[in-house]
Amino acid sequence: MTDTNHLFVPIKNLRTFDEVSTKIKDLIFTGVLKPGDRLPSEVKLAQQLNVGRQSIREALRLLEISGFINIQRGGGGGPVIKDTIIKTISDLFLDAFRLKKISLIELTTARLEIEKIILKQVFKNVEESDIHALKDNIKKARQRIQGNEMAMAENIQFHKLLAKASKNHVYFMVMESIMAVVRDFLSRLAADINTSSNVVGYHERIVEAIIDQKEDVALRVLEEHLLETQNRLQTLMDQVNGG
Amino acid sequence: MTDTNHLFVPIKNLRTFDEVSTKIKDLIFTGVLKPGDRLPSEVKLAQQLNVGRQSIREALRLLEISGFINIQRGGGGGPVIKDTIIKTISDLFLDAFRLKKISLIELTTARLEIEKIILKQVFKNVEESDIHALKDNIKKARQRIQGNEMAMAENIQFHKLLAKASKNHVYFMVMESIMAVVRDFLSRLAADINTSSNVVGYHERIVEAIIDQKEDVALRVLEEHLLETQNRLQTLMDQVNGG
DNA sequence: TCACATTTGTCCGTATGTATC
DNA sequence: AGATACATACGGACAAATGTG
Repeated sequence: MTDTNHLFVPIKNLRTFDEVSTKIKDLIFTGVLKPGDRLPSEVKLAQQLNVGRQSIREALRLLEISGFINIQRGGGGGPVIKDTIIKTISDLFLDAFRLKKISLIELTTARLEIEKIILKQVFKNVEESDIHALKDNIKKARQRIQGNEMAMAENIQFHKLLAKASKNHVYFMVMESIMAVVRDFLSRLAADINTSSNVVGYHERIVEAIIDQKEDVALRVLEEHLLETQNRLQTLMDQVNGG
Repeated sequence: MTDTNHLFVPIKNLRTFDEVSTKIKDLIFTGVLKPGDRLPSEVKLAQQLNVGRQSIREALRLLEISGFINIQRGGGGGPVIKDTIIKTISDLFLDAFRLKKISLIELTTARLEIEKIILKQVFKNVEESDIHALKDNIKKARQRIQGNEMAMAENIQFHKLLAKASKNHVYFMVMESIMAVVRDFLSRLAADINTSSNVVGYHERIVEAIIDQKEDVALRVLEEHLLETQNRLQTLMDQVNGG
């Protein structure tokens, strides 16, 4: 007798909300639904797909967490297609760091090597608008410091702008993820503004080297800057763990 | 009159399931809950936290999607802490690629540069067990090909093993994400086994170079290998888009 | 300013599917 | 095979938030 068991695998093992979320995801992947488009309300979706409202809610929750939609409460609200998937990835990366799947030394050494690659790419692909954005970033950072405020946000943004200027989204995503961890570190430990001033100086020298097309100078300054940052973060971490 | 509006931001804007999931996440971050630990059932959680089952369900859904827990149905089942966050990140990375936030050329050029860094790190940190794992991988791939099967899984695994041998989890996560896209490509397009045989040859030469401590040779072979892979993927993609 | 409609958020009761013992 | 324990799913109801007229 021939074994025909394998022909009769279960047809439906998927949960209802999985089917619903997959259906909506496919509509997004195929371009039928685009960022800004509105989905029907939960009640209408439930009626149209002939499932309970609870299944719709869990499907929407999945899409919300995965960065495919935003949900607004109240009249005129509802689920809206909005692509925040890169932010979702960087959030998860931060979670991975918190779970100690990644150590600080791993993060900073990888960052140094990856950012050197990015900088090399920047020298190949940089445009006038990128230079302008970098200069503007430095200007804003200086203004904050002169007003005795912290320039943490601007200083983190500088490295994202560099990654953007490389014109490669992969580098941008990786840097976005790494800087999410750095931001978390600095904001929890309330770094003082004195060091920030120093940081802006490094940034300025890097931009000048890009303008002057001096790749070796830019790489050297970047390495110096990141090694100092690494030391500073390590000190902060030791203080936390030691106290 | 002084503006004191900013002093009175809403205290509670969080949704109940957000509070619940954050609470459980914190227990995981602080190490109170570890992989393998079981959470109470939905009903018990609802009773203990004094909220409805729906809120518990959506909180558990959030944790499941984010890679913090697995949920087993049936008696003796329930939510179990299980760290699958790296897989979650690589899944999202694949989604980002599908959303065309990343082009194939961006992916493959970034992969080449990052994998060169990884290979350099491997030369610094490689251990006997890594060599053994790489050799074993090649052996299994050859066996599959001799049996006229595809060695796709093994060939993808090879690059993950390389990243692992770099002893840096950041590189491992990035490579895991990139290879998720490559795997998706190849499995959808059913690459033939002839090319796979060629791939194993490249892998073998890389491992030999690692053993012989010839970094420049390893880097050259890797570059050749990845450029060929890039061309092959590009051809496959053009066929899909053109047909 | 205020009432109203819309939509998400939450809870409860109940029934069903599923896995374990 | 039957009992048990659990997630899954449905429907109804009300609360809370939010934009509109």
